[in-house]
Amino acid sequence: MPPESDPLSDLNPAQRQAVLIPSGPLLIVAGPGSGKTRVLTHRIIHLIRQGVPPQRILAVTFTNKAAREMRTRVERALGVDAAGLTLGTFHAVAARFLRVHGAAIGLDPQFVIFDDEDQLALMKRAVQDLGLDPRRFSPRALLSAVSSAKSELLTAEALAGRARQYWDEVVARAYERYQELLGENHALDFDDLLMQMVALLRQAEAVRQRLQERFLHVLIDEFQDTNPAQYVMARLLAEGHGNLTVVGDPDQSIYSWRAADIRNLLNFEHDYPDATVVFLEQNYRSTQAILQLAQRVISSNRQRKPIALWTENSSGLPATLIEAYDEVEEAEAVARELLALREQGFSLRDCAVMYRTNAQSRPVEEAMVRWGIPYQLVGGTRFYQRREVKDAIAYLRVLANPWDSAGLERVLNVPPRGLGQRTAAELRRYARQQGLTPLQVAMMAEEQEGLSVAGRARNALVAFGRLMAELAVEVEAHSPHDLLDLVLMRVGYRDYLQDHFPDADDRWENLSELHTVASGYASLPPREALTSFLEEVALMSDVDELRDEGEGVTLITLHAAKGLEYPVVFIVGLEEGLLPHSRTLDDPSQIEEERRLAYVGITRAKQRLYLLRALRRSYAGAPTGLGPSRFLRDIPRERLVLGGRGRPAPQAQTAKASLSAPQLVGATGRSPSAPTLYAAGEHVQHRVFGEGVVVSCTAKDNDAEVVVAFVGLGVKRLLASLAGLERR
DNA sequence: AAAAATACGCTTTTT
DNA sequence: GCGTATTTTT
Repeated sequence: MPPESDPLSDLNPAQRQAVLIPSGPLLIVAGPGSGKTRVLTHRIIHLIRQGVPPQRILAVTFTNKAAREMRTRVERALGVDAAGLTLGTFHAVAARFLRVHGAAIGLDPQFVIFDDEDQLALMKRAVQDLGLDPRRFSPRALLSAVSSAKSELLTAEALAGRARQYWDEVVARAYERYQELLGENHALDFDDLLMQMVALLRQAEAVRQRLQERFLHVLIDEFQDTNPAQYVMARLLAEGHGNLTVVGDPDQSIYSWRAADIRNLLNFEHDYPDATVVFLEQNYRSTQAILQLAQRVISSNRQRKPIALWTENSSGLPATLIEAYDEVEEAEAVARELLALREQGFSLRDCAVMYRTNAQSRPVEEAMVRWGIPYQLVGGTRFYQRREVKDAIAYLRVLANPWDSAGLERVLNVPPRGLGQRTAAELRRYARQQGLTPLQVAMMAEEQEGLSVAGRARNALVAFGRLMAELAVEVEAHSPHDLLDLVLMRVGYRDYLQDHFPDADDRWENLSELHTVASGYASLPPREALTSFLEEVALMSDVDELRDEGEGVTLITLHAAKGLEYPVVFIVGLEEGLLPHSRTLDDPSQIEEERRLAYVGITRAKQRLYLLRALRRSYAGAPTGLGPSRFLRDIPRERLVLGGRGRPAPQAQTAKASLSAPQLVGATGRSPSAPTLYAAGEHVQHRVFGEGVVVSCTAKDNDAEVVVAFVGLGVKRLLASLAGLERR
């Protein structure tokens, strides 16, 4: 993309219009690859050049990564001027405002943000406190009910008022108790960040006025995926002047399960009758072949406003369809293609493999390892939810906010010091009774008469309290990374890892990575640095961890891939039951969302697109046969070429005939092997045994042991050199 | 209270 | 089939 030096010359008329509209509500409907980020960035640059001070502009993006990129672009165009720009995700922006102004609605400026593990722990406690049976009322389900209520700005009280069934009543009560517990912890959960922000704007008039006067322009990206709370927050902030710019694409709305409401976008003109509407329809990203294929897929959606996408890009190659036998062969096919693409001059970092569910990354990862292809996995077991990382953060959290009992209870017995559930509960009880923080009680355990912790546990608690007291002294004097070191050292965390985990070195390595992140805050005053660091860590999203300069192919869910683009895209698992996912099959509107998800994936591709499906896939242990995705049926034959190993993959029928079901279950237990010999699922012919399907192939000395399922004969183990197998 | 054994449930997507 | 949660054992 050309540099942003001249904001106008390299924009098309629609883009230019979107950049130049001076004020008022503005809706930009932007198809994939139509340069919406550019328009947003240029608009900000233009506003600043027109004399709007950066600190009077608020821009909201979907991920922190997008925010970072946008800031970089603005700064590159303007110099350091952009420092005052308020730019981040809804959650990050809300957190920042709440730290500064939240006291007006009774918030502690040192509040911590609870992640879902903390939330679950708290909800479990709420369930317990209410004397509910956790099997009948699963804390998880309650939590998700509470979360959607909060997304719609419903308080526990409001929820109780509209309860029609027993379940709703229980949810309302659990919500109320859960909220009390959050309060005791001086903690907010993700949804609270938005809801409390709205409460702040609604209730604290002075704050509302101040923020409304401060921000002359409010710009929101990915508007199709905002939930009611976010929408209200945006509206309130832009109230008065009404200089609200929103950018979105209804066809890319994929977060309805997270309470995102596409109507925020569709009804924008209704809510703002004087809104200007601009359509960005020229695509700069993809080849014609890819764009046309994408349109074929999305046009089957009934509930949509068609948009006339077009491109001047070259026609490009047709997409490749690969039908593999199972998920292992599917992954192998990806690996083979990646190597071929590298031969053709593509870099691995130009390539991404996308899938519906995180579980699908595994066979792909395994294939990458077998073939020696470097990769970057986005999401999955995320860095910040690894146990050792969470432990370390929990220590810091407690030091930052002594009210954080969830954090305290996480570290109370890590490393093991003989302080279990009973001690934790007593600590909590006594703290509440005395009006102290649980941490204070621990620190003063020695002189607390009424604390019924005796014997060994008492001594351990006193020792723990001393340790924490010593660390607490250091908070004001050290930047987060030094504090982290200090904590790990005093606590003896490394020894703990060595004694308890076979992979202690890897885990320690993760902590040094955390140290690196923490050292990014060294320039701020210690207290502020600690808070910001913990906030960043809490609000980090999956894609935020994606490194552009990283080596290797990217493995990513379709959801997380929104907003990204790659020269080469593989979409795996195009099967009924996976994409669209089985949980959506009974609801037409959910199927439409699945289709949009497929559309998002397809439109990430610039030059090459590979669509893959497997005939069989092991799903929760058992192998299942899945038909081709209905989305494939929308694509005319001539838009696809069949790929794989230069000939069609085995047909479903043959595969079925050659396998007696129980034996194949073992196929999932295959071990890594030389990729060259036989792939699982390959059809072979034996002189004596006849036709069969390879179950696995393992290296053995200088030979390979091939396990083959023969028609009517069952499974045989053969040595590759002696068996004389022929491929069919 | 810690370690070991067993049971269970899980697979949609995430700030 | 696997990883986590809960129960049982020491």
